[in-house]
Amino acid sequence: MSLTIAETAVRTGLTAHTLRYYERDGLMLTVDRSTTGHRRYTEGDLEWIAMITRLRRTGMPIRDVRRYAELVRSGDGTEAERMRILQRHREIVRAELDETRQHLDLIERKIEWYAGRAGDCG
Amino acid sequence: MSLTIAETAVRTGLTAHTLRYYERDGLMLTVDRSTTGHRRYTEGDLEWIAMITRLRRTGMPIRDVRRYAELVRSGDGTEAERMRILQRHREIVRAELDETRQHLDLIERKIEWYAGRAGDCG
DNA sequence: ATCCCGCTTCGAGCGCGCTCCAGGTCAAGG
DNA sequence: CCTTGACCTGGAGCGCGCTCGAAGCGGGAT
Repeated sequence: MSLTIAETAVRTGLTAHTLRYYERDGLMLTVDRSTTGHRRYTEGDLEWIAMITRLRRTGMPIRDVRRYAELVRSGDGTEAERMRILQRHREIVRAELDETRQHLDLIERKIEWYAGRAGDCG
Repeated sequence: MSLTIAETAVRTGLTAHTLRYYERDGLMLTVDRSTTGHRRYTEGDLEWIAMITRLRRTGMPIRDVRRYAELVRSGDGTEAERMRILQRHREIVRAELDETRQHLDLIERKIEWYAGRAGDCG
């Protein structure tokens, strides 16, 4: 069972353009082709796309996702470095979350300040 | 007491280039000038820069920060819309935090998976 | 007096991550 | 046979947010 690029776009929330771009840029593992050269995405491809989408949505740059993909394509013996990439990324994301939470606190305080002024006599 | 653009860059963590760019793009309130045309930043300017930096670091686009700045410059009568902008932004940031946390959970699960494999006999 | 330094403006350039267009192939349906 | 439509490739274009370069000015130190 395999999917066309259009079906995969719907399933993943990416566009067909982006799927081709990711492949060109080395972010994908091997994508099968039909006899006529059309891309055929497997269930495994969908899982991989979900993974790199998680990395992207948490702010990992394309070049780092590419590096991770290269290691996965290289197969056995690269697990340690793959894990290090994810661990480093995890620390960055955690720090970002903390920072964002702090900024959000102050923004919320500003909203409360406006809410307080709205009740003023003026 | 006022600061030069270089001193303000150090205090805010932005570059002088970025401070000029923000002013050009309408993100600043009124910035004073010396008799020779050099920018002079006040304590109030620093607070404002801290505020817009919070908005930027939590992902608010430049154009929305500009809109917010325009309202602040317009003064009285714009508080309700300013608050609405911040409230809308707050919801976006909260949603983003949630999403990021979920992605992070799955990335951490992947790290654990690698950690488990590292202990394998292979 | 001359040098340097930090500031000024204007406008161009850049890195990122897509996004889209032109021109072509192939398969199915009328 | 001809059209339609989904796909293909290569390459150009774009929006965002800076970032930088060129050319010029004014003030303080040597």
